[in-house]
Amino acid sequence: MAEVTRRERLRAATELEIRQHAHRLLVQQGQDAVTLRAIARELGITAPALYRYYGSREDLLRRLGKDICTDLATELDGKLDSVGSDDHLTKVFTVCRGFRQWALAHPREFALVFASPTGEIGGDEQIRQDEFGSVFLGILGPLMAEGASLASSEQAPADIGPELATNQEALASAFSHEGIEMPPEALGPDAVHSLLRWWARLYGHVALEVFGRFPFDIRKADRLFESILSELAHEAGLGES
Amino acid sequence: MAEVTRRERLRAATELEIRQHAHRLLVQQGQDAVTLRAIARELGITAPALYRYYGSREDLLRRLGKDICTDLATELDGKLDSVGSDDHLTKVFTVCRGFRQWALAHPREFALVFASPTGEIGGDEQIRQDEFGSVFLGILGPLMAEGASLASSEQAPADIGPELATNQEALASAFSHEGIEMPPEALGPDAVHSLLRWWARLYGHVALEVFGRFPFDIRKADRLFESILSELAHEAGLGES
DNA sequence: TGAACTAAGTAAACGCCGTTCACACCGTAC
DNA sequence: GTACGGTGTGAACGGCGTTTACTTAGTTCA
Repeated sequence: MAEVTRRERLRAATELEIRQHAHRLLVQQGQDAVTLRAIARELGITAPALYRYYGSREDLLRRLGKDICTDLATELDGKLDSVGSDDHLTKVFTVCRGFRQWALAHPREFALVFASPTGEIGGDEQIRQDEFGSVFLGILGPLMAEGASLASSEQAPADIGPELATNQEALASAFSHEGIEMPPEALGPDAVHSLLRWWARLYGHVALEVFGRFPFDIRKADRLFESILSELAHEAGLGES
Repeated sequence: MAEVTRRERLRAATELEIRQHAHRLLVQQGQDAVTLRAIARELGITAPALYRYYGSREDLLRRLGKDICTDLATELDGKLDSVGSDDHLTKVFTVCRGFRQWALAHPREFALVFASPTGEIGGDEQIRQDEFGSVFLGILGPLMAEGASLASSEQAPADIGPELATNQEALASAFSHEGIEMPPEALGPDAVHSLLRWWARLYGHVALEVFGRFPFDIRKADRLFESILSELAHEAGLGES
């Protein structure tokens, strides 16, 4: 009956507990406080025991990042459901606002996942979507598939076409790798261009706001953020909401 | 004659050497390799001696960040001189391209200065322009003062006016704190809005590119970056270069 | 010139850290 | 019941930031 043995249950429970304590340490005291010894201390075991679960501290942090991404994606999906609108623009806005809201509420998680210089710089040639833009892709992808109207009006500059065409393949394979079916007609250069623009602006604003790195102290960036959304919508040929 | 004593000369030399070795370690091996002991080792002294120069490792890294910002600002100013054009748009483009180029060539420095979660999150109320947007302000400020035409065409959304008005004061004081004289007419809500937009997009694109965090692998982001510049210029009411 | 003072550097130590290794333990499987 | 493999331990290594007491050497001033 029990396909899972006692040991497997215990192992799963311990692994979960490790990640929970690691996450708590991250939230409460920041990335540097997520030490193997601290986690082990809270679990009532010794540090070397953690090596039965993760190859290194780096490994654990990577896994933690993935978990956080999953949480974020789940939260954004939830908001998308709860808003319950079929309007394309409303959905996109919901995701963008949700992302900003999440980042402001979880600055340390955001820093770990979205601003860690861990990724090797001149890195590998293959697609690197590990624990980052996959969230963006996973949410925006279906939206793009649903309404290819995104980027229907403002077309990408003519001379950028070939450049984006190659990216088009990479994007398609990234989507399929994520298990998302994308109709080819939704992946024209314009769509790719638009997607990149959304992501860069959204990320830029949110990162600057979370890190308090605007050139001066912005008291409330809500308005600025909304104006950015309006701009994007306008440029994408979607009516103002 | 020698107002500076022998000790002062030695001290200054040692301090310089410390920063040089720290910088080298950062460039070659990353932030984590910038340890007090490693620096001391290379200097042929012991680690505690460094405490005669810096209060802590954190202090040293902060100072290093400031140095890097100075270098960056100098480099951008140099490019601005060497391009030798009076065209406003050309100057702005030069700065933006220079910033991207610098970031790609100095990823570790970029990460230290522009993507370190060091800044306390919910931080202090005062202006925080420490070692970050000051570069942007310092370069773009004079450009804004010179040609208030920036943001002359595309006006900020009407409802964002009051919001930006308060930022206007903060921006003015930030400029004066940087020793930059800004004519008040160059600091209207539109200008502030435009400045923030430039900074957020520039930062967003560059950070994503440096960290390789676009949702998929962008082979050459040159074209995309240029299209972003074109967009910004277009929106700011400046003709294409 | 020589004595008082000050700043730079040292050695030792404390308490962290990640990681490795030999070893004990116990659930599992034959 | 015995052999095996996964789980946790304890000790240890080397490295880290930082503190403290101490030596050494440059400066200052009578």
